[in-house]
Amino acid sequence: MITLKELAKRCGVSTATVSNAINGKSNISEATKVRIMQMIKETGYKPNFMARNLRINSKRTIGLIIEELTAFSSAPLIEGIMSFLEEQKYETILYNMRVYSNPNWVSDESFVQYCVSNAASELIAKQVSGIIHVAEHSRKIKCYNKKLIVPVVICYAYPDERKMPHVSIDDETSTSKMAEYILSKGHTKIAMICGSKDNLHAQKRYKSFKRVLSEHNVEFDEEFCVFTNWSKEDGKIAAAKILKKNVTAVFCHNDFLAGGVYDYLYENNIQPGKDLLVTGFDNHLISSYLHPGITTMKLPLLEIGQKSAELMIEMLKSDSQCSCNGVEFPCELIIR
Amino acid sequence: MITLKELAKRCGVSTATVSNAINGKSNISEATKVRIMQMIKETGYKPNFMARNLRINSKRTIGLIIEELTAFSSAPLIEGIMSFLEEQKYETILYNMRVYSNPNWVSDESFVQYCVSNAASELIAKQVSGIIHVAEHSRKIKCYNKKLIVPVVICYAYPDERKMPHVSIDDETSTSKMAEYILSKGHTKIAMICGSKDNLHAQKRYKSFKRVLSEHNVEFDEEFCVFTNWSKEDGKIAAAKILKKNVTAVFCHNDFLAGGVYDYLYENNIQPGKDLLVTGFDNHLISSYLHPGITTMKLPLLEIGQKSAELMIEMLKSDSQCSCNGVEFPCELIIR
DNA sequence: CTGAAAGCGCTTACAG
DNA sequence: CTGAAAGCGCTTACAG
Repeated sequence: MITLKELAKRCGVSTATVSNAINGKSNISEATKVRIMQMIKETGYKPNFMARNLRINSKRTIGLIIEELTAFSSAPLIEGIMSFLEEQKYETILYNMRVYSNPNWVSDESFVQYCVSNAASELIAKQVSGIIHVAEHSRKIKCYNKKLIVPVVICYAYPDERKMPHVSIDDETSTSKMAEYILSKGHTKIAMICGSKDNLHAQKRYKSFKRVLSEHNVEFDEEFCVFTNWSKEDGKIAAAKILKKNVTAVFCHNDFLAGGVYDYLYENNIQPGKDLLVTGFDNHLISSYLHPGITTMKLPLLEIGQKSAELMIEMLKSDSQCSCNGVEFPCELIIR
Repeated sequence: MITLKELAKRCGVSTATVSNAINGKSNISEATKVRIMQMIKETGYKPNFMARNLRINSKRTIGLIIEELTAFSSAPLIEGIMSFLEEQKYETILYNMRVYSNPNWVSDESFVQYCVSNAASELIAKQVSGIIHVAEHSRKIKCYNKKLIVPVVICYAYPDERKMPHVSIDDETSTSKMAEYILSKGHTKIAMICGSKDNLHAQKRYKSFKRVLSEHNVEFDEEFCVFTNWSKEDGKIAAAKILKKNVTAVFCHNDFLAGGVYDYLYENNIQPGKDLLVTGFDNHLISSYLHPGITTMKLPLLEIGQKSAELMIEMLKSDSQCSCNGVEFPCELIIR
């Protein structure tokens, strides 16, 4: 690759002049400008981005720490972040932690700490002026306790201390909507298949659901409720446990669990939707392939990503001050 | 952020000495080394990656042009590429084209050309030593006709001219496997719902399927076959058209189409799997939520990504020479 | 074992 | 309108 210096030599001018021409500075004669542009075309010269950034001390790059790129939520979140940042003329650098390739990353908090700190170091070495941490699933992120020299926004999860900007979903409002929907269909014996007990979403959804039921004077039997994990298989096993009692509806904490319930129902010749109302959460693509259609909550992933980027820019413009500590978006009820 | 120079001053040594200490050069007294490391910890100094790369003229960065990050194939492909490159101590820069946000990008070939050329320019300005183009769906990529100054590998698609390294799937072998499977179940009236007519996969699958049938002396009636598009809705419409004729099996060119067929069957009280064998392609997650289970072909996306990265490294090591022009991986039959 | 000096590819006052 | 010179934050022969 040809350099500015070489280009200048070929044009018979100084590097300063070439630089001015390229950057559209005003005081340049048309003739030399044309000559330079001509030569750029001929040689295919491209300014060295690194050198330029080094010189002008650019502050227009944001680092993204992605816990797991292949998580279904990651791509839309990143899409939201990048589209917003692109509009604001910011660059983006991705750091892929790939936590799934370490089997026990969930349990090993110190391992996660280590990875995050590595990731942050590398991004800071690359001169990012801020970091957005894109979580694989919602939980408290404890890795940013020691102050970094750049602002951090947590996307799709919660911080350890309350003072950190983060963007996530509003489980309370969303769960309420879902509960109201189920009640509106006249159900009074309602089961719930919850995510894992240590998960924040699961906890909030559990609480909110119970609250709404009691507000409507509908009894909630703890025997109709089970905490499990998030997979289809978990849903099926849970269904076998719970659905023996004569419930008429079941609220699953995500669509995979609901898919497992469908499995169980099919095997036992119970018709979902008719004999038992099943609802899910996430509006994952798989939910639109279940028969019969399942009602679920749509995660506003794109919006969460965009908002995270927005908070980041806000902090950058105001010396790491953020107007809010956290934003939570309600989900949209998708009735099927 | 503190600089090397400032760090040196605080330690009372020259920048050269600090640099040597950081980079583990041998000829340094233990005492000064310790003092420097101590100071690095205290100040939280991080070497400026850009400056370092500029100085040593690093060649260890690969650029990824992603047509559409939210395409279901993209994340696993990227995962495969990045994990391989990471092992080889290469950095990765992502350029997200986000083609879905331009509604008519498919039809507008010149627009795609423009975007790709922009993307490549930007990556080259960032000093990548090679570019891997991650396609959103398989087709001939015509954007790399004019020689770039870095080698290019096309991932999950085909080049315009035969001379470009690319990695994709082996539609012929895969389709043959599927056809053999369907025939082994004793079917002789077999329908096929194909992807869009201008798509390479659709064309190859169509041809291969017909060939295998004729090799087994099973008649293939063109009336049982339709080219459509790739969505669930398309599958449902196609099913309505084709399945009036008394076929006993249908091969769909992807799982979404198969999902559409299921829709049609349910609505018409025909039992998939029992009254009609439906098979898909892709092993998309949605396929494992269809009832009853559907047989499909698993795309080796991770492997495709890894192989793309491998070819890239090979080219880099041998002055853009590649041992092969193209690699095609067979898919795995998933029987359900 | 340590430091002065040059240079990676750029930009930017400043002088002419 | 143009160019010489300094400098962004590093590394690397080379001299001592």
